[in-house]
Amino acid sequence: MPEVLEVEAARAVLSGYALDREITRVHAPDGWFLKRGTTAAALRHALIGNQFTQARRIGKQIVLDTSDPGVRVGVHLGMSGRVLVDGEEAGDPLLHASNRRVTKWHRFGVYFADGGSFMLRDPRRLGAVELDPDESRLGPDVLSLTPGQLDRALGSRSAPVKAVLMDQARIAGLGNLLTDEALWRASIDPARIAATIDADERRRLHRAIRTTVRVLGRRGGSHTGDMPRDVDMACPRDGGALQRRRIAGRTTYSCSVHQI
DNA sequence: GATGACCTGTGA
DNA sequence: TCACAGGTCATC
Repeated sequence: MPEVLEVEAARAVLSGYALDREITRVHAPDGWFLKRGTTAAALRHALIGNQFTQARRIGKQIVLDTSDPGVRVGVHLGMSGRVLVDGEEAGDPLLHASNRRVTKWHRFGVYFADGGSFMLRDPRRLGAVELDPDESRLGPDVLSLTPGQLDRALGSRSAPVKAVLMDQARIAGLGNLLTDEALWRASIDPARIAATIDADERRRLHRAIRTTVRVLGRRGGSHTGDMPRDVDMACPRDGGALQRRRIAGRTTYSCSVHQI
């Protein structure tokens, strides 16, 4: 499950139920799913006999610390990943991904000495697991984004504001749906060049991002926004036509009237 | 920075 | 059969 809200829900489940339990077995049947040189053997060596001690998150990247100070595990959910602990899954079902319980979609996981388990289920295999992930390549987390951080992220870049907001090295956590919703709430056209967003609009955008993650987080996920992702619907704010474009490589919805 | 690639499932 | 999907990466 992709955007920061779903990843945070997964992190919370790991934090609540997967810590301080001795790991006895590692399930890593898919070598392709392991990234940056990580192997199943290395994971077994690093994890068996240890415990997860903390479940952290930077943007969409989950980092599991372990009882071995030198061992961290990076977990990414990709487009369709979900976390299951003791067979239970967190958060709302994914809209555009299968939520069937299919064991062969378990791309990674561990079994605990008490008989329970943590599994990462990912039908599309676009998620990833790696040892000792590089956390420095991610920008400030969107859930605690300050006005100054947003201002520095936008800078004087000549890219569309949507592309900048989704660049994980600049701000970590915003994905396609949250970005569209925040820009809709801020009345800013996603195609606007970042450098042209003035100070007033930056303040508005910062507020909109904060409101978007708070409200949609409370509602239960990235797809609970107020802007319909449907060109046959009218903008709920002003009745204007919603348009669908491709910006920053992603399907983008916006209101043709009030997003300028 | 836009594009295609990665991979697999779903629904029209 | 096709288009589409909440992400990321390499490559012009």
